[in-house]
Amino acid sequence: MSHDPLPTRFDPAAIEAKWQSEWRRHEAFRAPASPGPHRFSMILPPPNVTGVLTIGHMLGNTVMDVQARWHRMRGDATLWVPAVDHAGVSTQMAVRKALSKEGVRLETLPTEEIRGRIEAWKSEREAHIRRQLEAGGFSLDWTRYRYTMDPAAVRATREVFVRLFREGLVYRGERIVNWDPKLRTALSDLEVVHREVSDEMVTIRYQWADGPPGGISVATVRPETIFGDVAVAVHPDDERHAASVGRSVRVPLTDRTVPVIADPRVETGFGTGAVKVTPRHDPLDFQIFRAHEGELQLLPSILDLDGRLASDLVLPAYRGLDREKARTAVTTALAEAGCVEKREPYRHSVGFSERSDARIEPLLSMQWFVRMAELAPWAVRAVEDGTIGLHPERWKRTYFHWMESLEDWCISRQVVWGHPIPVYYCDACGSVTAEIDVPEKCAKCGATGLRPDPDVLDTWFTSWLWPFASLGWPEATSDLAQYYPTNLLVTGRDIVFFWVARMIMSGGRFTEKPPFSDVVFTGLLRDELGRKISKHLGNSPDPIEVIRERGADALRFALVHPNPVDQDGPFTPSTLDGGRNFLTKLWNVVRFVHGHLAEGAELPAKAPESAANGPVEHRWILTRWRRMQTDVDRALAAFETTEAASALYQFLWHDFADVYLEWVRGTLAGDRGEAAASEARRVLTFVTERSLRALHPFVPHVTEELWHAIPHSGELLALAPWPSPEEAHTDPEAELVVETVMEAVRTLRHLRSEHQVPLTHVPMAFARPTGPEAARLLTENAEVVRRLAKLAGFTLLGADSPVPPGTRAMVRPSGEYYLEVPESAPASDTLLREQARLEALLRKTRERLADSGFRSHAPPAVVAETEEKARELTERLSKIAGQLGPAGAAATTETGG
RNA sequence: GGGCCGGUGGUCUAGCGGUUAGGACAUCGCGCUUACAACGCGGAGAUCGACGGUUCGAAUCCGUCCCGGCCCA
Repeated sequence: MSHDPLPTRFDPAAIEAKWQSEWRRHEAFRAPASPGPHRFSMILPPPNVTGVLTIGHMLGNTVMDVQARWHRMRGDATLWVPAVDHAGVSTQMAVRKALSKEGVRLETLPTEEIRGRIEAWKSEREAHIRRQLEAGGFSLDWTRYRYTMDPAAVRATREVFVRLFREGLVYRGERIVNWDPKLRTALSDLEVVHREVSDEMVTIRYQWADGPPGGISVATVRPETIFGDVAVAVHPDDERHAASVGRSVRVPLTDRTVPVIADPRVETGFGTGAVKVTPRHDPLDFQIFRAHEGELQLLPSILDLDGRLASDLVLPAYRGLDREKARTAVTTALAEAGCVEKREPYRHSVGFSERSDARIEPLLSMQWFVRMAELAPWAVRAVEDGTIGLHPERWKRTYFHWMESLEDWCISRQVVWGHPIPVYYCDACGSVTAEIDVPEKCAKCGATGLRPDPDVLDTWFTSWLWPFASLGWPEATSDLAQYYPTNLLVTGRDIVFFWVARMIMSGGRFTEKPPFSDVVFTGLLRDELGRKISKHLGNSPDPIEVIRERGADALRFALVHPNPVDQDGPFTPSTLDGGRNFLTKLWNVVRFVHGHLAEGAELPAKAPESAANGPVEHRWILTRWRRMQTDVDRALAAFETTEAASALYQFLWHDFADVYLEWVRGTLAGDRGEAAASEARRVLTFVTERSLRALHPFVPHVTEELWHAIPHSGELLALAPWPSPEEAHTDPEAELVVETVMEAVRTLRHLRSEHQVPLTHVPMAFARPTGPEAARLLTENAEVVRRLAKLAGFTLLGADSPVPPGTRAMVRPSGEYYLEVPESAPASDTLLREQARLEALLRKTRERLADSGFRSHAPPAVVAETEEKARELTERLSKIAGQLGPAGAAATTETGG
């Protein structure tokens, strides 16, 4: 230990930089190549290179780091793999935005230049993300850093695609997809967010094709798609329209006629009960079309890829108009033509692109899909039978619910940035093949000049392989053999479907193992306005700034305590105060301990021998320490980070600092001789050192600094063994004694405060204990009570000795307490309040005892307990009555006067 | 429309069949007592969203409803 006094205040920035560099120098977080039987591994959910980490990421990272450091200290070979994600669509979007500020439109650049621009952007962001992760003190193994587009990731991604292609689980097909007209790409269902919007529902009259006036009225919110209509559909059971089925109508504004068909998919309650069918532009319409394929004709799309009307089917006047503008224009034209019967406001839920925020256009399009239903059964079973545990458990329901209603996953994207789809078309023989290595000629006919598929893969198509791809799969690497399956995944609950579920599916499919054995979901953080903190909203402070101002440890602690990590919680600037205050307390506690240790003090290997039967305060702090340590272990094993942090917080602040340190202060000063002082120092050192070890996973920098300031063994706290509590320290008797002593202390402090006895006045105090046991405890510890309550003396009274004059009283279970007060002390109704409270309690207790149902049904132990409570309350009330005297309230003043 | 989560002092929350309903922040009173004012000591403040039900006993279990949030269609 260093003997220089610790600085009064600590400087997080200096301490954090120092220890981060020490950890690096010792390669403290490098996982061994051959871990042996005990190991622990995790992947860091790869953050998008697009952006920066938010405070929300820091929460998840802290939860992971606590586990990583805990396991490492317990001696497990621990691997935590860092990575970043290429985040195809969103990165391209971000770069596109940056370019447009320079007046450059990304789409106009050659592909190679786009790639180059994105690469440059990526490198810059990647460096920042790494700085953020390092600043947080997260114990990642940077020697195993990965990127989702590095060569090994390319290999894994292609391998998986090719396998699925050959097994028929990946297919190419024409489906209605979510089209983002701004980014000009398809998106998966999960990348679409639904929002309520106000539109207009227009009721349009379609005239009978065969002449007679009349026709059928159709309600729609997309009148501009009228040019793509292939039918009008009604529900088969809808009597209003039964006569219309089989007839033909003329599509307004055009000279085309379409049939009226019956289909059960039509909602009778929607509008008039008759809908127009535009198969290329609506998923339901497409289904209806499919069911009536024989009778209907599929028309070309009437929209181009930018969402503008464009087709020979469209009246020339509207060609090139954006869908929004076209909607208004077409509605006006329809109205002028006298076809509009009704226009009314209509609120409904509409999909928007999560990336560009453009309104999603359902579009019939040729895309690549994964047949998810085939992968689901294994993934369902793994969670059902507990092979994979979800925490909190309630996520199981959500998970199963989603698994039951799986849609095929659209994995092709029409952007530049991403893994190219490894499919090759031979124009000579028409064959379509998927290859891991880029083929030079057609495997079937030998022709050269194969045409690669122009699309790239959804980013998640790489992410879903990450637990094994990050360890080298499909190569049989040593890391894969040693560290897969991983032990834990920690992630925000918002990507349970995007990612967690898909990883489980791929793990089962390609490794026949669960990719991880437990999943912990963290809650979302909300800002002052109650909005969730996200990079999308841009309302997260940059963690690096927060760390610079307040320190990584303060941030880490504030994120996991006191608000539970698995639940949504607030994060505001003041949230950090809690973390900082705790660290200051910790710092000062150790400063106190340090100040009482001589140079060359040694670390007791185990709890000092004398503590087993020595002074009660030592026994007490050791039993409290043991309990805390047990609670922390239990909580960490159950992934309850907040519980573990609370146990440490309560112990350190309230047991160790508030009670124990104050109690032994005198002993340390030599009040009871050198032997007693030295014994106290040993206990102090023992408990402090072990507490720092247990706190280390939560606040690694400050604990590392403090640990080096006191006696310790080993080079780094990060690599020190995890403390293990010993059963021998369990000491219920010590707990009882301290509880009683502290009751006396608090009661007398209360009386002092209540009667405004100034600290300059050092009064006498007395107690009349309830029984011989209490009498013994209070006698033995009278000196401590005197000191902690700042008294001139603390004297015990016999059962029938009179009330000391000039005192005020309070009655507690352990006895009656009297504090001497100055004559001028104001009267107080404390006793009366206490009396009223106890009387109400006694009334309730008696009512319960009077209930015959209670006596016959409740367990005997509960009945006995209740009777005991009633007895104790009665006794205390009679003592209070004695204090108050026959005159009641007035007597309170007199007693003191 | 379906699913999930939450409704506990002013605020954020713990507790999830028998507790004198716990904590943190804010608030009030007294204190700069050499580890700590980023603190100490003490106090005040809650009919546990509403209504029914189960039970000897409900903040806790069940049902209905109301409010807030999230997810999926």
